[in-house]
Amino acid sequence: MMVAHSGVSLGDATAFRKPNVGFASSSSAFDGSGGGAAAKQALKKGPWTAAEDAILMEYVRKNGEGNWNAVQKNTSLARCGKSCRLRWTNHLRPNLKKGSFTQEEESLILHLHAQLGNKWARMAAQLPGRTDNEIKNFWNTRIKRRIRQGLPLYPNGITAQKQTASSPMQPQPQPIAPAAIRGWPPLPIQNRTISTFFDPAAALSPSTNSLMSPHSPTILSPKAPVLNSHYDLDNSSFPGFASTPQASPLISPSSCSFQFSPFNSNHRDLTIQWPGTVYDTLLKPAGLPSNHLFLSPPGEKHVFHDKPEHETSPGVSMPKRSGNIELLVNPLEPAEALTWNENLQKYSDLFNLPNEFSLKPAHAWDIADCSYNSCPETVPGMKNQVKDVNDQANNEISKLLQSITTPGDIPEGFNNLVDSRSLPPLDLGSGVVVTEDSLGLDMHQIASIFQADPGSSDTNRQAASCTWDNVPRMC
DNA sequence: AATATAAGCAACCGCATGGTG
DNA sequence: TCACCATGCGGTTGCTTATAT
Repeated sequence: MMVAHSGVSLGDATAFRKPNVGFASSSSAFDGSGGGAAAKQALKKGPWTAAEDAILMEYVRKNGEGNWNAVQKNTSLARCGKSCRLRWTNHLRPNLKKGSFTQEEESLILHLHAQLGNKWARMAAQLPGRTDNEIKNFWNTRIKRRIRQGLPLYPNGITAQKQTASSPMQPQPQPIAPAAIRGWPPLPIQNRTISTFFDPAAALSPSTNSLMSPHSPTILSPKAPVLNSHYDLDNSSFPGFASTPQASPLISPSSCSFQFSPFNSNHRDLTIQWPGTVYDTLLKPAGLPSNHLFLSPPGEKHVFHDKPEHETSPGVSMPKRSGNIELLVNPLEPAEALTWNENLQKYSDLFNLPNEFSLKPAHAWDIADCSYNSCPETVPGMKNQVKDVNDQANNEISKLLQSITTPGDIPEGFNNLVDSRSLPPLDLGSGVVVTEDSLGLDMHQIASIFQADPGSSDTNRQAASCTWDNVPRMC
């Protein structure tokens, strides 16, 4: 039994809670009030005080995130950069969601873990406002409890899809059965973005089989459901975003987020995430220097981050951005050893884009200061802004599809874009089998478009199911 | 009331990765 | 090519709090 009592108010963040709070490399004392150069030599460890938090927040407010080692150099904070980054990421970021996990979040974690294993950061990416540490702690305590209770790690209905040898906590597949978590849409992650809140039940219902873009009938059947997820911003179950997919006559993004910096009104981001579908593929030039690809609408001022000169195409200015439409492309492939100019030429030609469209790489976004989710009240009218941009995105994607060559004319070399790696079967987790009929995809057509191996396609057809073993051949 | 145990959480550490000169 | 640095990730530790005995 080891309980240490510091004798100070435990609920007060300003109090030192650990009796062994010390320094990384010094025997000198730290008075907690900052200090001169001598104090900077000794890095403090242990719980953070409110004063330290304030210093760090002030630093980030002035200098932004990153360059964490500079915090100790430029402030009175006696913390290593690593510690600063951790503190900011896990506790001080403005868009953090505090409190217990909701039932939906817990279900999501279960599904994500079944698919990803102990990939806490990747899981956190699917849970807005949650940190990898939080998820990890949740999982570890849950594991302990279930082990002690002699229960399987996953509830019935969730099957582990990915096993890695590195983790001792990797679960064994459990029998599939109806599950309590059934109500929550499982995520077909599969290493690609498909839809963050993709509801298979809704997607498979006839009511969602609305018309797709009239410009893409040869690419996708009108029944393809994934692309119909449209979020009703007016009926959102959590601030700013809706969780209710609605049928949309246009192709809609699966999620839309608006980020801004509470510290800098000129610093804002808009990210629209599209379903991981053929569209992503058409827009995904493997080998771009970034996983992101911009679709710049005609006449819109291009405002980007500064790029290294070698990644900037001739004649394309890269001033500071002020907001743009970003298509989040599947982060599947690392950049190939091609220059940006080469890629630009390659893919502009490939997609036969009209002049008013230009493809540009997005530099890694450097801010995630605050999401609309967590502070909608701070920016009046933002909800409408998001909706406007959402609508605008619909229009733009339609235009883009118009501009892209028809599938039959996909030029040679497009196959280079096809990700042929094998992905595990699409497991919707609730007993829903995604057949090609229910998806409304004409696999033969798609296979012919992308010259997928007909043999493997037939193999899956015999199983009467559409799995991501063959879908990746098209996307 | 005192003690033991479990649960939850924050923070640290080592390592891997990517960028840069 | 290499070294250095910054950053990010996953595992682990150890503290506080809650609950049971």
